[in-house]
Amino acid sequence: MNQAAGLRTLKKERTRRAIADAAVSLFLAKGFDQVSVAEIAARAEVSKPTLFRYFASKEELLLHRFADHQGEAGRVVLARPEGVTPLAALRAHHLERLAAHDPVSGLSDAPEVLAFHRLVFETPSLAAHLAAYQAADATALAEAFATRHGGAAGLADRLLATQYQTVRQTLARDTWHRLTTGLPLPEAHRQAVADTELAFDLLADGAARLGY
Amino acid sequence: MNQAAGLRTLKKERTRRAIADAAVSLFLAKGFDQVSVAEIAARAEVSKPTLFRYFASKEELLLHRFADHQGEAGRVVLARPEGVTPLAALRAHHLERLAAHDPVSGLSDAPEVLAFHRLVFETPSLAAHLAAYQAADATALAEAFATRHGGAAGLADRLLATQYQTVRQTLARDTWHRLTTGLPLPEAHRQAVADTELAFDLLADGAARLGY
DNA sequence: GTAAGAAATGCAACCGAGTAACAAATCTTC
DNA sequence: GAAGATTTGTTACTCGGTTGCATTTCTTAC
Repeated sequence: MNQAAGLRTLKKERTRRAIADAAVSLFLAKGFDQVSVAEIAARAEVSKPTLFRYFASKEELLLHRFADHQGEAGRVVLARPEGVTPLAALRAHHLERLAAHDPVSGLSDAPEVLAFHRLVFETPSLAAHLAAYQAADATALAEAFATRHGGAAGLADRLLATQYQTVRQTLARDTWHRLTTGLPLPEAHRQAVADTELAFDLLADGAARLGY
Repeated sequence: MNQAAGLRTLKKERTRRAIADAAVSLFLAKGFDQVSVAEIAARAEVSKPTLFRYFASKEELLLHRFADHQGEAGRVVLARPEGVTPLAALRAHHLERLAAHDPVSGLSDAPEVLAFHRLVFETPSLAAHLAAYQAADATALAEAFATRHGGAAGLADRLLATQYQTVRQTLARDTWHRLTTGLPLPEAHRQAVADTELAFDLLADGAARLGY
C-alpha cells in the first residue's frame, strides 16, 4: 500500500531484489573479485545491461545496503533535543546502535553479517566506494553542524564532520575485528562502549590531555 | 652516480619517465577520463603491457608524484626534537610546507600545479586512489605515535593519525580552491596559515571550546 | 476490451582497463 | 664472444560498463 503499487513498479522491485540477492549470496560464497557481473546477471535471470540499469556499479550490488543510513548523522544532529550538543547527540546515537546490535555498528556476530563486513573491509574497491559514500555523508553532516551558527559550513564544521566519520568507521572495524577473531559478543560490546567513550572524548576534549 | 647505473637501468628510468610525462601532459590537456592508456602508450612509444609493467594502474600514472611524500608524516613525528609533541611537530612541518609553497600544501599558483590538483580533486577514481595511499600513510603515522608509549598503535593513535590526514587533505583542498577561484597567493597564504592554526587547535584542544 | 504510447527488457556489438603467453630483442656477465 | 637473464612487442583474452535497436510488457485513455 505504499503508493500506486502498479504491476510495473512491483516487478521492478522484485527484479531489483533478485539481482541484489544473487549478488550478495555469490559474493559471500566466493568473494567479490571471484564473481563476475555476468554470473550475477545469469543467476538473477536478467541481462547484463538490465543489471546495470538497477545498480550503477558492481560495488553497489553490495553497498546499496548502506543506502538506508545515508545522511543519518546529519539527521541525528538536526533532530537533537534542545540543550544537547551535536557531538553528544552523535555519541548517544552511536551507543544506541551498539545496544541494538545494529550491523552498522559492527556489533553483530551473525555469521552473514561478519562475512559481509569482511568483504567490505578486505576488498579494496569496496572500501574505496564506501569511503566515497561517507565523504558525501560528511558534507551533509557539516551542513547540519553549520545550522548552529546559521552560515555555510566552515572549516571547523567540515573537519569535525569527517572526523566523526573516521571515528564511526574505525570503531565499527575494530568491533568487527574483535568478533571475527573470536571475542564473545558481550565482551565485545563492553569494549566497544569503552572505545566509543574514548573516541568521542578525544573529539570533544582534544588530544592535549592525552599528551600528543 | 647513484648506483650501478648500467645501461639497462638507465633505459628503464628513461622509459618510465617518458610514460609518466606522456600521461601527465595528456591528462592535463584533455582530462583523466578523456585519455585512454592506449593513447598514452602510443605517445610514449611503448606497448600497453609495457606501460603496465611500469605503473600498476592508470591512476598511478598521475599519482606516482605523491610517492615521495609516502610516510612523511610518520618521519616528521619520529624525527622531532626532544620536548616537542607530535602534533606540534606536524603543525610546524605543515607551516613550513606552506612557506615553501610546496605543491603538496596546495599553496602554489603555477598553472600546471593548479590543473594537477584540479584533476586529482575532481576525478573520483583519482581521489579514491589517493585516499587509499593516505590510509596507508595514516597507519605509519599511528605507529610513530605509538612509539611514545612503546606499545602497538592503540585506538587513540589510529584515530589521531587519520584525523591528521583529514586535516592535511582538507587544508590543501581549501587552499587550492581559493587560488583557483582567483585569490592572490599572498592572501591565500595568510588564510592557509590561519586555517592551519584553527585545524591543529581543534585537533589538540578539542571541539569542546568551539561549542560542539 | 482495445489501441496507442510509455517504459523495461534482451540482444549484439562495442569500448577501455588490465592480464597472460610466447617469441624476439636487448643487456649483463663470464 | 656465448650463455643466461631481463625487457619488450604482439596477439589475444577477461571483465566492467555502455550503446543502439528491436521486442516485449505495462499503463492509460477511449
